[in-house]
Amino acid sequence: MKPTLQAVADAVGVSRSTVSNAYARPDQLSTALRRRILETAKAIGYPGPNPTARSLRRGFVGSIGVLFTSRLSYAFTDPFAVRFLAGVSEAAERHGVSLLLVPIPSDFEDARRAVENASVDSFCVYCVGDEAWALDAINARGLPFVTTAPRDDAGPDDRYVGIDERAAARGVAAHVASLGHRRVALLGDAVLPDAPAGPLRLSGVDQVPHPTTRGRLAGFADAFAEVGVAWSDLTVLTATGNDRRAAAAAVAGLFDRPDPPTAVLACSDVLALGVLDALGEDADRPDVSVTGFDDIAEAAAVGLTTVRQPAEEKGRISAELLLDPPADPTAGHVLLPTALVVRTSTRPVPRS
Amino acid sequence: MKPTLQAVADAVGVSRSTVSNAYARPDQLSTALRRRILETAKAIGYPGPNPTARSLRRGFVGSIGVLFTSRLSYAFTDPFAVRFLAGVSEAAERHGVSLLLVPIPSDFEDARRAVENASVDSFCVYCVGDEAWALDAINARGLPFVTTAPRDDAGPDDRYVGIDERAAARGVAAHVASLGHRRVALLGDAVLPDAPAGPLRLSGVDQVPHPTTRGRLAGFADAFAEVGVAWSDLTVLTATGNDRRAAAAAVAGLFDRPDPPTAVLACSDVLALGVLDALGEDADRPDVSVTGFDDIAEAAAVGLTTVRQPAEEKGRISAELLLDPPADPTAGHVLLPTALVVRTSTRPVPRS
DNA sequence: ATCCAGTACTGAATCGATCCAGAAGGGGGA
DNA sequence: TCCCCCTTCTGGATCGATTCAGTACTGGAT
Repeated sequence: MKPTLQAVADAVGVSRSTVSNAYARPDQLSTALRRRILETAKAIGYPGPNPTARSLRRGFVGSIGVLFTSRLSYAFTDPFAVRFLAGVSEAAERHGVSLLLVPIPSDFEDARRAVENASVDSFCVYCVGDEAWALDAINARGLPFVTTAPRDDAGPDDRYVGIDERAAARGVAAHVASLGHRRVALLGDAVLPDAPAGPLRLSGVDQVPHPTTRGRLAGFADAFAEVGVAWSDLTVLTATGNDRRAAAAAVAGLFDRPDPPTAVLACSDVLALGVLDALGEDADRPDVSVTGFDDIAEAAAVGLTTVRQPAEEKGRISAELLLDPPADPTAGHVLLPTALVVRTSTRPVPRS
Repeated sequence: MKPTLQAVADAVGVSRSTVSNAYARPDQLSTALRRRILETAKAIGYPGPNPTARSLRRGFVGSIGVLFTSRLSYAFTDPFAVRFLAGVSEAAERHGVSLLLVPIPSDFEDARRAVENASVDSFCVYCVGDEAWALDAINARGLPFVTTAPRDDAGPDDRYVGIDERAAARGVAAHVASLGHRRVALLGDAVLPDAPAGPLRLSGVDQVPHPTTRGRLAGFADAFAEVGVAWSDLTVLTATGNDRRAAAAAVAGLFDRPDPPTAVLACSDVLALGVLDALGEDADRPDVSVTGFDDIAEAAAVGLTTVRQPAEEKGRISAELLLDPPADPTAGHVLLPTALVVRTSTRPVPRS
């Protein structure tokens, strides 16, 4: 059995409180006694105050929970998520706080329990798909949290760090439209949650449940509406995952149809890269323009036109909002700037 | 004030224990009562058992600490580290355990304290440079841990997941030697901890403190010794960080010297990429072969010859060793296979 | 009617610290 | 000399649950 604080106190012949003070409040006792306590502690192998007991008594833990509403191991394969994490950890580092990465089990009850059992002071929720259940659980615990996706049911005091999804998407789309593209396809992950990969029949963008995807699609549509292309003339494709393979699967056969799209606008760079993969494998290589979203490192390497959003910054500010909350509670709503990055993956419509 | 377990007990009119059982041991009470308790709990807004209190009483936390012996935010910029983390999180996911990422402050005392204060059941130590102080702190707490780098003071029961650094390094070096290279430079990060970037005077590989770097350099040297190139004929370079810029700085001016090396063998892909950066900027572009180590995604993209080691696997097995310890304590020493991956960055010596 | 084995629930002890009101002792000022 | 203050240290209450030995009750077998 590891010695406890009490054991040290007994060994030195002082009270428990004094030993505690030796660790946490050096000014509360003479330096001589403090040294003696620390030495004895080392001598009998006392590992220092038990972190759990300390947290219980103090009422806070010193760590912020990071929640990916998808498989945790997946998060590390998503370049944007990784950069976001880098930002979060930078802030955590500065504040001397740890990050608890909580894996979400697929079973709903277990998932809720995972959130309830996390020893943290607050939550940073990185949204992929539906996260309402998680926010409920967090709210039930009364913990502060910040989200990175717009929410339909957000209150004015909710903390949120994001971008103007719609305006940003409209930006790239306008660029594509200006190149003359009129037959275009829009590609998102889980546009309709349980739909199979491929084209979708959507009466409007309102049907899309996930706010991020909805915002981007709406932005795309805005730009094309302005040049006279109606929503019903747009091809909306869904992928069954935010990864290259899923994207390639989603556009399979798309260019074999009559009047194929001359451009594909994807809701993320990863999806766009998947589209390029699919095009690359195609022997005939139709000249299709492709755009992404996020501006991950690989986008630059392959010349992908995309929307840049400050990933690390997003993480950093999210964490900062939790660690150092603004006095004004309504200031917890942060919109970050975005920029259109034009590269070689978008070209004027080929005339044929 | 949030209601406690006691509050629920009072509200329902049962004992604290029974409420506790309602959550943790459903078989200990009638389903009717259990439902009544759970409903009342929800009604009065009880957030469920406090995780910290539970951990204290139960004696374990349900999370494993992940320690990068460098800046945490840096870890997310290192592709190999990220893949390692993906592996760790995969195992954590399977076992329903969380990951606590602990940032290490630069101040030594603070750093030790960070390890002492982490609420975890075990530690996964990803080694970069010196980690002895961290292992000391972990040992003092009596927590199990696993390292990913060979240690000089490792005991037989210590858990370790790694590769045969020396043999693997020898492999690439032999390949380079077989292409005819005899004037070569070896590049590592912090070969001598406080040395400035650039060439080093080392009487032997024993002077290198960090075991991983030492192993790889030794392996490089082995291969060249076999073709008659002595240690003293090798140029050893140190970088002041494991990143591209640091590597570029380390080789600055290297090729302007008389009899410049015809090949650079780096201790990591990131460093090798930095060397390629430096060569790319050089207008004269001397024909220099470059090798890396790790086989990160980008290595394939630029055609870097390297040593592949299973990154995710390393993380996965490390975590598994902690979460599901082998019955035989000496089985905690795992060596993973590596493979030489020959690409275009290594070419025969240009004859001039 | 008696005994026994479950089942359902209770109470006190416990996990390992922190906090706070207060006691003891020493020194300085009036 | 007396009083007050300051420094140093103590004891008990407390954080919020879990655990386990033990009590009360129920129903079936003898």
